[in-house]
Amino acid sequence: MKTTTGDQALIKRMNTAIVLEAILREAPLSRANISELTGLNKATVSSLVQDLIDNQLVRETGIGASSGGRKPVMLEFVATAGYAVGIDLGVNYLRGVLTDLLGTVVAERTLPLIGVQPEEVFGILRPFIQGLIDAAPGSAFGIVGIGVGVPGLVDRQGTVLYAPNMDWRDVPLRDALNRTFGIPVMIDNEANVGAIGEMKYGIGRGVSNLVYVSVGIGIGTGLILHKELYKGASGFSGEMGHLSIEANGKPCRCGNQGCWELYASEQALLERAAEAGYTGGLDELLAAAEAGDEAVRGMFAEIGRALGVGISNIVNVFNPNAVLIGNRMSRARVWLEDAVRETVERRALNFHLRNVHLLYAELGERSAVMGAAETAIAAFFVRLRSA
Amino acid sequence: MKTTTGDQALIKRMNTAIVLEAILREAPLSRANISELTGLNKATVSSLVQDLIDNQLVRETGIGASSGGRKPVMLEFVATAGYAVGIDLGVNYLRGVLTDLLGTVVAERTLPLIGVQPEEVFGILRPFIQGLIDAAPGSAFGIVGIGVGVPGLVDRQGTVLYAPNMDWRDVPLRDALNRTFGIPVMIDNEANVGAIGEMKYGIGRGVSNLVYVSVGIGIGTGLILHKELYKGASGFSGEMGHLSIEANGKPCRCGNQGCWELYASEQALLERAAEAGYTGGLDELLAAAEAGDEAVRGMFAEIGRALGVGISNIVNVFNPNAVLIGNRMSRARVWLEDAVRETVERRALNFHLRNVHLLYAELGERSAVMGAAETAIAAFFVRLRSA
DNA sequence: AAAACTTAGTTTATTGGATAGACAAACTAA
DNA sequence: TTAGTTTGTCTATCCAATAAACTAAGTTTT
Repeated sequence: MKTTTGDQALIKRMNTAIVLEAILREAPLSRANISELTGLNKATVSSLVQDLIDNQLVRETGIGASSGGRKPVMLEFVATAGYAVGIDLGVNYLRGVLTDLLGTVVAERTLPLIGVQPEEVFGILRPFIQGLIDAAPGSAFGIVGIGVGVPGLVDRQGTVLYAPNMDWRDVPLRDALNRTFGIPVMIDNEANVGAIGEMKYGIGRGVSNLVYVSVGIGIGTGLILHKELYKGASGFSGEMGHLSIEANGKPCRCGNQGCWELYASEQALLERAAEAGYTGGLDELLAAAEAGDEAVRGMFAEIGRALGVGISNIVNVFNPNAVLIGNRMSRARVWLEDAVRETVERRALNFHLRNVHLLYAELGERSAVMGAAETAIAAFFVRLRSA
Repeated sequence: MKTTTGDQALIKRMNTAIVLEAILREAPLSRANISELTGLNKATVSSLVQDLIDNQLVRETGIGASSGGRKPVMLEFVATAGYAVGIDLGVNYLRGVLTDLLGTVVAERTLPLIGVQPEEVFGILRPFIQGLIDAAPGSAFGIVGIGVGVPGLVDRQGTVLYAPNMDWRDVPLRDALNRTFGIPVMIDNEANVGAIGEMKYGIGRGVSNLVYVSVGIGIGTGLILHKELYKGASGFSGEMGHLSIEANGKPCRCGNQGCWELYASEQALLERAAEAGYTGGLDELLAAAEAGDEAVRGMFAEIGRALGVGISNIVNVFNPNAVLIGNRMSRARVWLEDAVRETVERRALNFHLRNVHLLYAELGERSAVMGAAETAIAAFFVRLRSA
């Protein structure tokens, strides 16, 4: 039996977590506020807050306004008690942030990435991370962790099993970084960390069930169910880019036919554009659409309809509160939006449409890097709780 | 803040639940066994067991075999401390069971259903349930609840929002039954309770992530994620019968095009058979296939391939441990199996295939009714825990 | 058969959080 | 000044879990 049995230490951990969460969400607030908010006894709150102060996680910020009696002592979370590194490892770029424990960005760097062999990438990634670490001010807990988002399948041990666009197989990224830096490292799929980023810091704040659709060269998806990232049996779910929307459609290199990403990704857009003689990238197409090029606008609408077909399936399957379109294609929002919405409204079940919102990433191309940092912060809090 | 704060009562509830679960799973066993199994102190176990005995949920069954010392007093759960009613409300049938708290069937009844208007159904359903209740022996807790599976969308209040094949809209089934019988009533979708039935009592025992595909007149699905039924934002998810597998396929009455159930349901099979001159039902087709009719076998294979297309999508999206084909079509297992497996193996992602099993309902047409009873039992245990 | 060992389960004293209620401190209002 | 309010701490008490001692009831060894 693996169940944790209950004892007094468990109670204290639970209540400490409750108090800390109250401070995180409502700061600045007083001990009396916490007691009222949580239902915990005033004495209990005082004792737990003192522990948190002793652990340098909380501090008194001064005297608050009286509401007819003794003035309260206000408390807040010490956001700078530690720092986290978030990395978005793209096929041809490297993006990194250093954040405090509330996710405030302290430093940010980007780099184009040329070689994609694991060794070459390691050679660039190590000093890149070290630079971010060096940018952190002194703090009680130091660098609490490194979170990395990668464009591929990642297992629970942090090994990149397969990253098709970089031609990586079985690269033990977590182990490698952990050995170098000696701090906890969390590796996850780019779409998963993107979903986390938007849920925590972006347009998806507070949403219980959301599907993040990362539309880039391919299509990846991150599933937040019951406010938690859903991972399947093997640790990687949500490969909805390879959800077939045409049973007898184009063959995909994955072995299936008619995969969604063949019709609705940036790649699909670029191929379609090339046929019409547009040889530039997404930027050129965006500029053309902006300049009034109806042919290009039509291409975006076409992609939007294809996106809508897949999103309708997602809505019917998950009945989520929100579907969030992110990554590079979110920049084309204005040219996609109508086509996506019309398609989904026509195709998805009415009952499911009632509660669903079609959203676009608020953090733009930073969804993933912010989510990566958040995974490191979240892991730190979990360690705190069990210590 | 809605969080439950920790106090000693919580601990006791948690540990009592742990002890009870140990007894449920490993009975017969001694207090010493429980202590070793759970890590709880012997004294704690003794005290909690005594409470359970006082509450008539556990009893001592006698002396066990010695392993070199004092003989242990064996304990077991009192399965007959209460009874639950499970109802499978079909479009043209009514199936009901009375089970004890371990899910052992004590009484079972079925009835063809002619009228489908809510009032007519109520008129038949009430005495049907009463008959099952009357079949229950006297017990400490009596009838602990009634669980009902219905072929339609059900909201959290137990109202049947929409049951297309019965033409029901906004029928407050839970309220109606609750008022009549004065005991807790749980209403859920037929596929959801089917999933629960197979997870608890069928082939899906102990599986963490499974997708139950109920293939009947239409296709419904029940999602078990992390050992729990997943419901979306509005309480109804998993309408995967309306997952589109042909973006430009046949129009569906749901408004979408190319819905899976248009190609892979019993309905699809019967329509296909009618074209070829077979006007009987599923039974006739099964008999024909059994007798060696190659044309009919071909039709089953065709349905099997269509099932495989949708299941491949499910596998890619959820990366489940198992996909379970249930309801009426599970009877055609032998004629479907190869086509389904080959299609899934060709179309689903390799990484996802590693851990997935393609299973067929073990309880056959009783998956739903057993799952319905289980929802009532589970709700009883939840009430126990919070009391 | 006696002695030595084992195992089961209870009793007892202790520990450690949470709590209610008393309290002191520090304020407002009149 | 006086009365009332709010904040936060202190104190005594409660209660579940626990370790350790203990009783009970067996088996194994000599």
